[in-house]
Amino acid sequence: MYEQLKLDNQLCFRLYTASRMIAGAYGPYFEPLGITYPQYLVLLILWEKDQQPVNDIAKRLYLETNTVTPLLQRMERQGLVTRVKGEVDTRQRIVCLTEAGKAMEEQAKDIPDQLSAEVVKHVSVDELKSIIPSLDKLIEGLKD
Amino acid sequence: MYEQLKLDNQLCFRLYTASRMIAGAYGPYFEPLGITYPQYLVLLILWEKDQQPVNDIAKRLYLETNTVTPLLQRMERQGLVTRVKGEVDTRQRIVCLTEAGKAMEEQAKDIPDQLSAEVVKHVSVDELKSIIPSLDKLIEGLKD
DNA sequence: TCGATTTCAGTCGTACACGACATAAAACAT
DNA sequence: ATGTTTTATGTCGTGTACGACTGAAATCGA
Repeated sequence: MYEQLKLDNQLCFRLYTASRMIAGAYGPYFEPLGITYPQYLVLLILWEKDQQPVNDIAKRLYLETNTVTPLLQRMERQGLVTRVKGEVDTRQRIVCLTEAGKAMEEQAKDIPDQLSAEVVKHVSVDELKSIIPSLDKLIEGLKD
Repeated sequence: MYEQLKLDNQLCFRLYTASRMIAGAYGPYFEPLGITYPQYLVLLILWEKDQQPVNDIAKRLYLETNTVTPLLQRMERQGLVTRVKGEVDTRQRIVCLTEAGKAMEEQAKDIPDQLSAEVVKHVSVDELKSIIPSLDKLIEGLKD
């Protein structure tokens, strides 16, 4: 038995599990809004700055466009965004919030704090904040 | 613009991204073996202890059985495991390594260290190890 | 002991995630 | 100016993830 092959020694397994569990914890908050976690991330980006091309959204999320495109198509079908052809560069598709998409910001504004309150029962905010710089270095180093 | 709705303020987005990037970094190492990251996790579990029921594997990975079952079926098709009916409890399916599955441990034993070497270019081992306890608390708290 | 409940594994439907590839438009080079 | 290259988006196929549900077997309770 190789020590380095034990599941319990692997950081990546923790990241993989923690990531899924937090997404799961968001679930009940997203359900009434009819969105998923990745869709929520797209909305966060568009609430910061409306009318962005597919590529900018994909880069911000470190996702491929062939992941983001279907995601945006589903969001368009749900009436959260529209995808209009770019005027300067006609290859681009500019993603715009609909009124429903804009209105959802109000409904979502308390979600992060509610989730925080839930998580903080088990780990302190300071402890959680302390791991952010390490994760950022990891992401920056691996984004290639 | 609500401060708490900024993407850059969200820990969960880091976890989600870091998790995907590490899985991506494993990719080149798994390709010659013909396995995926979740399949690798199943192998880790079986290399620790062969012949486990589907449920034990699922619980160890914090996954649902309806995720693990198809995963195991694919691994069976690839000749890495067999799934035999339990003798004491006939509802169970015991997952056993094949010779090919056992042999793969030798080929995989250096992967964690190789990946470590790659990651450590950007973040120190100590810094990475330091975030493990916080992730464990988070996981333990959210596993419900 | 025998009907109700729980457990184990599985199917089905939907939504990511990504590699390989396709297509059209913009940018570049000569 | 025009042929080549790059870029932006998209389709397709495969493999997770998970909620809702199913069927069979084990367990529990009166």
